[in-house]
Amino acid sequence: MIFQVDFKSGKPVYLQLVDQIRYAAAAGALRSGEPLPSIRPLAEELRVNRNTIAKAYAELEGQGVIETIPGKGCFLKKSDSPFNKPVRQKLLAAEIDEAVVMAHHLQVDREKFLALVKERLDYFERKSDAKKND
Amino acid sequence: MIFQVDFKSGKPVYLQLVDQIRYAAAAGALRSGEPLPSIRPLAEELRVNRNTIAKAYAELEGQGVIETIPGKGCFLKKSDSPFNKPVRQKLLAAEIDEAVVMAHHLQVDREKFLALVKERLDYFERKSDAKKND
DNA sequence: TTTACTGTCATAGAACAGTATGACAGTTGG
DNA sequence: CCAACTGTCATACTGTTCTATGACAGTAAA
Repeated sequence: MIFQVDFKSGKPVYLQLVDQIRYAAAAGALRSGEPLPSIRPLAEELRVNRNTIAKAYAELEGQGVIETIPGKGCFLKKSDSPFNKPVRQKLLAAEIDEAVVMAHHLQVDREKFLALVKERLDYFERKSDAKKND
Repeated sequence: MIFQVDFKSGKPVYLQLVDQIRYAAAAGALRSGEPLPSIRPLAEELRVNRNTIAKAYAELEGQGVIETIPGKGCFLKKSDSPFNKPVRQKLLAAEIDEAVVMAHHLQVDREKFLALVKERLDYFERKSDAKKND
């Protein structure tokens, strides 16, 4: 797993990492139980402060994506949804609304939008499957 | 059009307004060419500084949602996409990916996800249609 | 136990975001 | 022209966010 940070993007480094790890987990590049790079070496590699990595990991733990075992390290959680069904749906609906509103402003019609959604779903599924069979 | 701000939500007031106006435009509650409330009266009504409203409007202008005519006021733009087709698709794909990744972490499967997307699309279409026929 | 690794916490400083005030410029109608 | 309205800009204050440093605590193996 290779991470990249862009210092001039304006986006906080720790959030860039959070996103990358969430994406990697969703795309299957990181799998359940797999260990994440430990904080200090990764910080050195990315030329970033230890605590910046630590903050990213802490955020991911808060989101229920990873799990940290004191003295051992951080690992990808198996089942990573700490929320119940109605809360899940509400969170997800809000996220989807963002995309729907944007589609409207960009003048992308319903059919084009649905096609794009399916394309993105396929993209993640392909990536995930490819990883399984290696 | 009535706006509401929540001071204890943690979310910046000007961004709350940006979202509300974008949503209102997408849902048809605000229509092309329609004037937005002028800055000072709206600021007074919401008990907010003038510049907070001004910032929200400036942000919306940057996004191509509204248009401001010096000395006259701010108006909803007719066709509000200043981007070309490939850029549009890329922006939208990124937004959709956010939702797809979240769906994965919340363990919402493909079919459920697609159903939810359709439901949200319908929701906005209904709102928009209702407004047209009044 | 010692050493070398894991993550954690308290603290501090720099940069940024959010908001507020006052002075300014364009438009419209009396 | 003048008054009352529109949005704009420069500036400053405040609180928060982001990053960095150093000391600390748990785990594992020699």
